[in-house]
Amino acid sequence: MEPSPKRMPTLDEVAQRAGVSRTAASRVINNAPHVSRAKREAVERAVRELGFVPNPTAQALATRRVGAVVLAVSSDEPGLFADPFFAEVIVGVSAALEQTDLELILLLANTPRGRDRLERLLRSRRADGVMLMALRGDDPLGRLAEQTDLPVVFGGLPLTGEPRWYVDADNRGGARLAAEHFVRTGRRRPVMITGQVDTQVAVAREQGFTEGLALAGVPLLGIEAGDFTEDGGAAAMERLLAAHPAPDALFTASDAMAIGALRTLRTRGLRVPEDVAVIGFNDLASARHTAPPLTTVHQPVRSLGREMARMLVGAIEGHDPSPLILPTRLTVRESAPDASAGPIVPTVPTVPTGV
Amino acid sequence: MEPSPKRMPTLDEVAQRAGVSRTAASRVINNAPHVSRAKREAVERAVRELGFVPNPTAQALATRRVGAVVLAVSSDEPGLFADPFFAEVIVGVSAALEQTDLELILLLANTPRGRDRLERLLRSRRADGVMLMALRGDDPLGRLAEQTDLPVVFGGLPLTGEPRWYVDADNRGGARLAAEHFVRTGRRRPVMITGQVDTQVAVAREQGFTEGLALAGVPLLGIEAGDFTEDGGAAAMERLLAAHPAPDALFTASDAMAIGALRTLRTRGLRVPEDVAVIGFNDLASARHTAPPLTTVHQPVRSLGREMARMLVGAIEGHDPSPLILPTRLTVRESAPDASAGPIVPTVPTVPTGV
DNA sequence: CGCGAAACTGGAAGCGCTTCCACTTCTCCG
DNA sequence: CGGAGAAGTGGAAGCGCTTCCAGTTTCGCG
Repeated sequence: MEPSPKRMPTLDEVAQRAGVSRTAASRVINNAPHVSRAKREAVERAVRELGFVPNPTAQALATRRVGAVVLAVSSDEPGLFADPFFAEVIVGVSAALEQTDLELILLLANTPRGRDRLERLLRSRRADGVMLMALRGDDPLGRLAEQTDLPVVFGGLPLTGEPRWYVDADNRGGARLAAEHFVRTGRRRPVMITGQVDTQVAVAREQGFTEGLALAGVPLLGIEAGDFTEDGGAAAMERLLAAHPAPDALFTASDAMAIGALRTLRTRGLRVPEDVAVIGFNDLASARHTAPPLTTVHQPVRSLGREMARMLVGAIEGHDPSPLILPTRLTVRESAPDASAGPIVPTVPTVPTGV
Repeated sequence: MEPSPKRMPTLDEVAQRAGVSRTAASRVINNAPHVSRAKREAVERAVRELGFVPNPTAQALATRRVGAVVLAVSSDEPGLFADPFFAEVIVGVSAALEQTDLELILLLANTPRGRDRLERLLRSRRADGVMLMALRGDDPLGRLAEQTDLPVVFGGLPLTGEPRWYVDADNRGGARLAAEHFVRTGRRRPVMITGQVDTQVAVAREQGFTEGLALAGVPLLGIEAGDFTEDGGAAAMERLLAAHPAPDALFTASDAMAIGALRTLRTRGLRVPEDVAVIGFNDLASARHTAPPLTTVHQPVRSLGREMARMLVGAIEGHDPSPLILPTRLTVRESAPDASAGPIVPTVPTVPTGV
C-alpha cells in the first residue's frame, strides 16, 4: 500500500548539488535558454551523478499537459478487439507516438464499466487527447467526446454527423472496386454479407458495392447482415443460400465474415471460385491463409493508426489538421481471380469472360 | 500549444460552494470517514452541480500513486506485435484492470527509441507497476526492470534468472504433449522448427519436445530455427527438407511458423497429415483456418494477460504474489489427427497405428 | 567610455489535491 | 452528571516541477 521505499532525487536536490537555483536547474533539464554555460554543465553533472529523472506527474501538474493520449476502442463485442485489425492500428499509432513524448493509454470499453471509465477519463484531463475507434451507430460517446475540450480524433466515421477530426479508409470506394471486379469477370448474380446496420463501415461498404453494381446495371441478388465475425458470416451465408440458391459472387464487409461464408459454401458443396467468387474486406494476414486464398479489399490499417496519432498530435499542438480518407485497393487472389491473367486455379468454365 | 480554454472546476470551488473546508470536500470525494452526513450531502450536491471530476494528475502527485500500469512489449521484430497473441494478452490484461482504477499504458519497445522510452519510464515513476513481455534472451531491460523499485511482472520467463514475479505458460509440458502425440500416433521420424535460440519459449519448447521423444526412445531427426514468423517457418522447412527428405512429423514452436511450413510442404508435394503430421503452438484463431486445420498446443493466452495484471495489482498493493505457470493442452485437428478417433480426413494409410 | 539591449538569476507563487495535526463537538455509559 | 473516547473540522504544509517577474550582469558599439 505504501508508495515506494527508495525516493527518487528531486530537482531541488539537483539544484543544490549543482549550486544553482531550482529555476536554473529546471531550465537546464528542459533545455530552455537563459542559463550560462557553466551552470548548465554543473546541473548536467549533478543530474548524471544523482541519476535524476524528472517526475512526470509533477511536470504534468505544473504544465497542465499530461503527456499521454488515449486510444479507446468502444464496442459491444467483447472479442472484437482480438481482431488483428486493432493490433495493426496500434502498431501504427505507437510508431507515430514514438516520435513524440506522448504515452499511449489503451482503453477497451466493451463493458458498461469500461464505458464509464472512458467517460470519466474524457472529463478528467487524464490525457491530452483521445483517439476513438469502432463506434457503434450513434454511440453517445461520440457526442460526449466532442463536448469535452480535449481534442478527439475519430478512427472511422460515426454513423451520424461529421466530426472535426477523423481518419477513415475509403470504404465506399473499396467496396465499389469489389463490385467492378465482379462485373468485369462476368459475375451476374452477386450477393453481399454486410455488417451491423448501425455501423458506418457496414453502411459505406454496402453503399459502395450496390453503387458499383448499379453503374453496371447488375442487380444485387440478396443481402444479409453479419456481425463482422466468422460465425456471423457463416450464418448469414446460410440465410443467403436459403433465399437465393445460386449466387455466383459474394462480397462480405470483412474478411472474417468471408472466412465464415467460405466454410458454409464448402459444406454446401459450392466451389470457390468456380461456382461463386468471393471478395472480402481488410486484407490482413488471415486473408492469405484461407482456402482458397481470399481476394479482398485492402485498407492501409497501419497507416490509419499512424495518421490518427499524427492528426491528434497536430490537434494537441493547436493546429487544425484536415480529416483524412485513406485509399483502398483490391488484392486479387484465388477466391475471385482476374479474368485475364490466368490465376493458379485451373480454368474455370462457369466464368464467362468479363464485360 | 496552450493547455485548454475551459477550466475544470477544482476541489476548492466545490468546497466553497458547499460551504465546507477543502479537507472535508476531499474526504467526501474519496469517501473517507469523519464527515458529517449534512456536509457530505452538501458536497455531493456541489460536485453534481459543478460537474466536478478530480484531477488525476494532482491526485497522483499528492498520493504518490499514479493510477496507471504499463504493459511493455519489447522485441526486435517490428511486426511481432501484430501477432494476435498480443491482442489476446491485452484483452486479458484489460479485463483484469477494469476491476481496478488503474489505467493501461501500452509501450511497444521495438526500436532503440522505444527502448529508451521504456527505460526512462521505468525510472521516472510514471506508472505504479510494469508488465514486461517478450524479452529476448538476456535483454538488459530485464535487469533494469528489477533494479527499479517499481513492481515488475514478467510475461514469460527471461532466458536467465528467475524474476520475483512472473506468469508463464507450461511451454515445456505443452511441447512434450506434442511429442507424445506423435509417438502415440506412430510417427517415428519427427523434425522440429524452433524459435530464436535466445528466447526462453523457444528453448523450453525445444526442451519439452526432445524430452518427450527421448522418453519414448524416438530420435529427433532434425531441428532448425525460425523466427516465429510465417516466412521464417517456410524457410526453416526448406532447410529441414534439404537435410532430411522424409520426415513424418513436424513440430513448430509457433502456429505462424507451422503455417509457413505447411506452405513449403505443399509446394514440395508432401501431404499433411498423410506424409507428415504437423503440430504447432499457440492455438489462436488462425490455427483453425489452415489447410488442413492445425493440431496445436493450446495455451491460455487471455488468462495469461489476466493473471499478469492481477499479479501486478497484488504486488502494487504490497502483497507478494507467487509466480504462476498456466497449463497447456493439445488441440487435435486434422494436421495431426488422433490415431484412434477417426478424424474428418479420410483414413490415412501411411500412418500406422500408434504405440 | 557610456548606455540600451540582451542574457542571466533566483525568489516566490502557483498547478489541484491529500493528509497531518491540533482542536472542538458529540456520544455513551458507569 | 462527568469524563473518556470517537467523530467531525479545517488550517496549513506539502507532493515536485514550471514560470512570472523583478532585478543583476554582460556585451556590442557609437
